[in-house]
Amino acid sequence: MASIAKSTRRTASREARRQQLIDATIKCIARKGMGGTTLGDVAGEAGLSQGIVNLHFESKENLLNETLRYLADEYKTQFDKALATSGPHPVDRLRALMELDLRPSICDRHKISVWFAFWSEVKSRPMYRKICAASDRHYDAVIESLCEAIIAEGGYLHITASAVTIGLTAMTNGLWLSYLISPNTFDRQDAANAIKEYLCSVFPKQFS
Amino acid sequence: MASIAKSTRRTASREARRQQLIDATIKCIARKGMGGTTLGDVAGEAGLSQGIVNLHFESKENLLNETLRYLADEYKTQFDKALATSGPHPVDRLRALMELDLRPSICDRHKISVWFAFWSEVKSRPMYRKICAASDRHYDAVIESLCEAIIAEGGYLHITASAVTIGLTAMTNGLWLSYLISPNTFDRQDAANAIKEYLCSVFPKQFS
DNA sequence: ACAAAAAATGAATGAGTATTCATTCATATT
DNA sequence: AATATGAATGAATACTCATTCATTTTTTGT
Repeated sequence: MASIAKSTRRTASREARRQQLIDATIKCIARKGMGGTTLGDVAGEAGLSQGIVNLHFESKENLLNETLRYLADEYKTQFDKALATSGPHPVDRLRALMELDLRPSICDRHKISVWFAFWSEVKSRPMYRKICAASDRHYDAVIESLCEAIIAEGGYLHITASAVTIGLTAMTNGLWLSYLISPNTFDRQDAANAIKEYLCSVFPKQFS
Repeated sequence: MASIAKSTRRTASREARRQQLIDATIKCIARKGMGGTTLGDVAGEAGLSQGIVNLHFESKENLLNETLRYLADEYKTQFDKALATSGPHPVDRLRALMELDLRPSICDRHKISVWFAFWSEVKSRPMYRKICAASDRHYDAVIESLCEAIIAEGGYLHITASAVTIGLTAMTNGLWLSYLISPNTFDRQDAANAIKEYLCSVFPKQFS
C-alpha cells in the first residue's frame, strides 16, 4: 500500500494491485465478517471500482484463497525470522516462537478475526484446509524438535515432546480466541505469563 | 427432533419446530459454512418449506442468534452437570471439566465448526459477543476458584490461579481448533494427555 | 508525438436469496 | 358433523451481489 501511496499513479503493477486488494479484503472481513463481505466492499475499501477484483483475481473464491495464502505466508515469514534472529539454544528459540504469537503485529484482533473466518470454513472449503495444514505440520515439527532437545538436556522423565507441542500450540491459538471474544479483559502480559508459567512448570530447570 | 419423528403429525408445537430448525441450522453451517447457508437450505434440511424459518424466527439474523444461544445453553448444561456429578474435591472437579471439553458430544467436529463460525463474526456482530462473553466469564471464575483451592492445598509458590486458568481454557479451545483443521492427525487421547501433562507439571502433588 | 497495449472504470446483467402473503391443511373444539 | 385455530406451504416480490464488458484513461515503446 505504501509503495503506491507515494506516487500519483492511477495504475499500478499487477502485484501491487493484488496486494492492495488482499489488504482491503482482510479489513473488510474483519469489519463485516466473511459472509458479509462483498466484492463491492473490497473495491470500495481499496478506493477502486466495482469490477476491479474480477479483473485481478477472476473470482471471489480466488480472492479468498489468495488472501488466506497471504496470511499463511506472512506468518511463515515471521516464524522463520523469529528463529533466525533468536539465540541458538533450543530454550531461546522456543521463547522466540512463543513471543511471536503474542506480538502485536501477529496477535492483532483484525487479523485474528480473519483467521477464524477461514478456519470456520475449513470443513466446507477443502482448499482452506490444504493451505493451513501444510504449514501447520511444519511448525509442529519445529516445536517438537525443540521440546525434544530441551527434554534431553533437562533429563525430564514424565514429559513427552509431542504432548508439550500439542499443548503449547493449542494454548497460543486459544489465547487468540480469548483476545477475539474478550478484547477488554484480555491482556497481552497476562497471556505471556500463562505461557511462561506453563513452560516453567514443564521445564523448570531451563525456564524459571 | 426425536419428539416429533415418532408421530406422523404434520404440524408440531412452536417449541419443537424451533428446535428442529436450530438443529438444521447447525447441520447446514457445519456443511456449507455460515455464509453459504441459506434459509432455503435450512428449511430443506428440516424437510419443511421455504417460508418456515421466517414464520418461526421472523428473520435470518434472529435464527442465527437463537442458534448460538442454543449452543451456549447446551454447553452450560453439560458444564453444570459435569460439576454436579464429579467428586467434591477441587481436583476431581477440575478433572471433570477438562474431560468435558474432549467428550465426543462436545468435541464434535460439526459443532466445533459452528462455534468457530460464530466466533469469527464476534467482531462484526456484537450480539454474538454478548452471548459468548457472559457465560465465558462464569466458566473462568469457576476454574479459577478451583485452581486457587488446589494451589492453597499444594502450597505452590510460583504458580498463580489466574495464569493457569487462562492457560487451561486457551488450551482446550486450541485443541478444538487442532481437531477442526487436522481431523486425521488429531487424536482425542493425545489431546487428553497434553492437558494431563500440563496439570501434572503445574500441580505435581495432586495430578501425578 | 503517436499508436498499441494495458489498466481501470462503472453501468448492465442475471443468478440467487430473504421475506411476504394468500391459500391449503391438520388438529382441536363445539 | 361443523367450525375455529394456527401451522405450513410455495409462488411472488424486492433486493443484493458476483460477474461481464463496452468504454475511457493511462502507460509504454518507437
